[in-house]
Amino acid sequence: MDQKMSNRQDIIEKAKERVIETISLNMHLYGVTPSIGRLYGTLFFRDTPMTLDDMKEELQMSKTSMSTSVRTLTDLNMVEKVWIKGERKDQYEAKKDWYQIFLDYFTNQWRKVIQVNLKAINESLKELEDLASDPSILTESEQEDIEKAVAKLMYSKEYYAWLNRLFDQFESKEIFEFVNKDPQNP
Amino acid sequence: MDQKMSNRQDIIEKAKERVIETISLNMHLYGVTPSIGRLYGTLFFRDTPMTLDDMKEELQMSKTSMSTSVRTLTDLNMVEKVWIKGERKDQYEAKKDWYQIFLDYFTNQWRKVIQVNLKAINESLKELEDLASDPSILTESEQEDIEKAVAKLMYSKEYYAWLNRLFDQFESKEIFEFVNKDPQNP
DNA sequence: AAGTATGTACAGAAAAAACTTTACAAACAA
DNA sequence: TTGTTTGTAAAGTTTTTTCTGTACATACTT
Repeated sequence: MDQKMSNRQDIIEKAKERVIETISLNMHLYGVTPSIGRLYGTLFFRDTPMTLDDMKEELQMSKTSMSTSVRTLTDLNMVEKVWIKGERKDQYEAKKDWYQIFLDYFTNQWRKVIQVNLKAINESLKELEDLASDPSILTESEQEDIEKAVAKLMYSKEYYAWLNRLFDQFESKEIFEFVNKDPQNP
Repeated sequence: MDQKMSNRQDIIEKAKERVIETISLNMHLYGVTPSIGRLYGTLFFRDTPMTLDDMKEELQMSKTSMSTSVRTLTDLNMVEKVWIKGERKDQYEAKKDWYQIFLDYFTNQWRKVIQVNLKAINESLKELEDLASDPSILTESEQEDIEKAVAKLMYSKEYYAWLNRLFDQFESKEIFEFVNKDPQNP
């Protein structure tokens, strides 16, 4: 292999690697480790799908790790299995619509949490309101305590309702009317 | 202390604790541990500020942990130190504007990452474009490889520019015109 | 000034997470 | 059927994170 060709390939490789590495380090925003981030970055720059053995080779990690990492990325809708005629091994490639990944991830994460939190809030609200329904049995400080707690819970409910509306906009893509993908074409 | 009063206090306490616990478990969305989440939840339901010793007592943890947890929450703009006349110990209370906390957190987190990623992308783009500026020295497959990488980097740039615009809307509060806090008063 | 209270840095222990090796089940090949 | 290949579960190891106890600097009190 001639020297200059090797240099050029190296430059191209380095340019990709730099970006892969920053992706790797910043994927904690999606709740994954740098290793998993690096795998996504590697797949992102590939033009053809990879098998678990390709990944193992490329990232110098165990096949088991590749298997679990790919599953994580698949669950996050960042990677998908593709079927290739005549290929026995499973093949994976990166999903490349970053807007979609961003919106999906936040919507999914938050919807789950909002639901769980609202459930707890509503249970507690009910208990407190039941207790407050007969004020005569309560001391003054108890009444005050309940009122304050109820006020906080109501506030939380409003907040979660707002979040739900925000994620509705994310899910329906209407967010792109508010913040356009192409700033020149609003 | 009479039995019924104890029951009523218990019910109130339980109602708060349930919500504190769900907050604790879901604060991973803000990148903090359940312990730190529990501290925030505890502070949220307090009507008066707490000292490190109060927290240590309440959560049965070391004072050192309380100190570092409070610092973390302060950095996240979720807690603030308040000055109380004649009090020697530092006092802390929860910030209670959850909309603000949400917007601040995501804006800060993402701005940092966007900046770092864009820097890497631009460096790599420059290297690749320099290399591509003299196509005569490149093999066909190298040219193609560079083109594909450049296209991906350009795409990323557009995406990060969009994110920046989205967070501009967050920062300027214009997001509340798009998704109103009070759905009845749009 | 000496003594005490307060908050945090630092080192170490405990707990949790990430990763690897081994083992095995399911699918395919001969 | 028997032998391979492929993917993943389970157990074990390594690394990282979280939490605690000690030590100490700073600031307050008398």
